[in-house]
Amino acid sequence: MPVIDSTPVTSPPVDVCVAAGTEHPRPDGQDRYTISEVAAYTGLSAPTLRWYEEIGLLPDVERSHNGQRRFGNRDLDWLAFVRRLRLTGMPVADMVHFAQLVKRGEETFDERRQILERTRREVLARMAELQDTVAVLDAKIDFYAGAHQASERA
Amino acid sequence: MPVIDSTPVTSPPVDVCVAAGTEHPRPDGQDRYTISEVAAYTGLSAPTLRWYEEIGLLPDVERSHNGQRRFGNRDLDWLAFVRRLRLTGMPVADMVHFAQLVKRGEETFDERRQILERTRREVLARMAELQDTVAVLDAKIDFYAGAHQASERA
DNA sequence: CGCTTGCTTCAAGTGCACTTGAAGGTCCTA
DNA sequence: TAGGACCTTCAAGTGCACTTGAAGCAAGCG
Repeated sequence: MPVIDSTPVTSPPVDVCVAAGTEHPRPDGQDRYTISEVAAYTGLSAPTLRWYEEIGLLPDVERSHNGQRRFGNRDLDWLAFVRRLRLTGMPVADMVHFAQLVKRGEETFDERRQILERTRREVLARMAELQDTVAVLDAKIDFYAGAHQASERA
Repeated sequence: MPVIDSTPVTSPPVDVCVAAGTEHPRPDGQDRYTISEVAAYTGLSAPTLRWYEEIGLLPDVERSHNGQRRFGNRDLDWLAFVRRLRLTGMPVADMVHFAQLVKRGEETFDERRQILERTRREVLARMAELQDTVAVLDAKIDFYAGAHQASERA
């Protein structure tokens, strides 16, 4: 059976910007990964990947002739993005909403942009808080280190 | 009944560096807050404060003559620090461990320092990831904004 | 042929961080 | 003295993000 490319390349502009950046284990065209391969590559567990698909966070996963999932590079890119969103603290439900917008196509570009802009603001706010926290930690670390040295000198 | 200062000021060096920084609703000496006052001030719910005390994350809260909690500025400072640690993603169990170290006094300075240094490293790593995420978000936002303008121009 | 490996679905369970409910005590005001 | 506001404890419930278990299918190997 020939290898089938899940992305017809010149299809509707689903989300071109997802396909940016990182390298893939296999080049486009040979990118048909089993669930355990994707689990190993992404660090997510196989049940989690199934669950992501079930709730609509990872839609349209291909299947092999006998019903097994075959993930593509597009899925890996999407999962990498999902991982980033998860790190920002975005709830899974919101990511599902975003995934649905992506599925609906170009008409949702505006809402998607708004969501990402809001997320961006939240991330920056979070980074500022973390920066402050680093300052607090530094102060405490200095205190403990100083006290330790003092008691050593005593 | 006279106001009782819960911190005898010249007592053992429990954690001097906790008392740093921010201002308090009431000055030391008049700092006896009810649970709802602390809830309003910290944003934590009253049940959460009780639960924090129960699990040992907020030890040694004073009680009034009839058994009601009376929090002090020391407690507010500690809660502010807990809030920071929570923002770093530290599990509550780890914070409880840290609280126990604080209770044990000076002999745990070294372990406390090590914990905070590790936390510091994790926070910096997290910030770097978030910085990368901002870059990814910017790229996508630009893409959506550009596509939007393009379709408007069409 | 039977065994192992790896996948499948569906349902139930887990861990964390709280939240909510029930029943009751204490103080202040009308 | 009755009501309301605020507190108490203890136990049970909730929401989220998975994780685990049970039962079964399909391909490859000895």
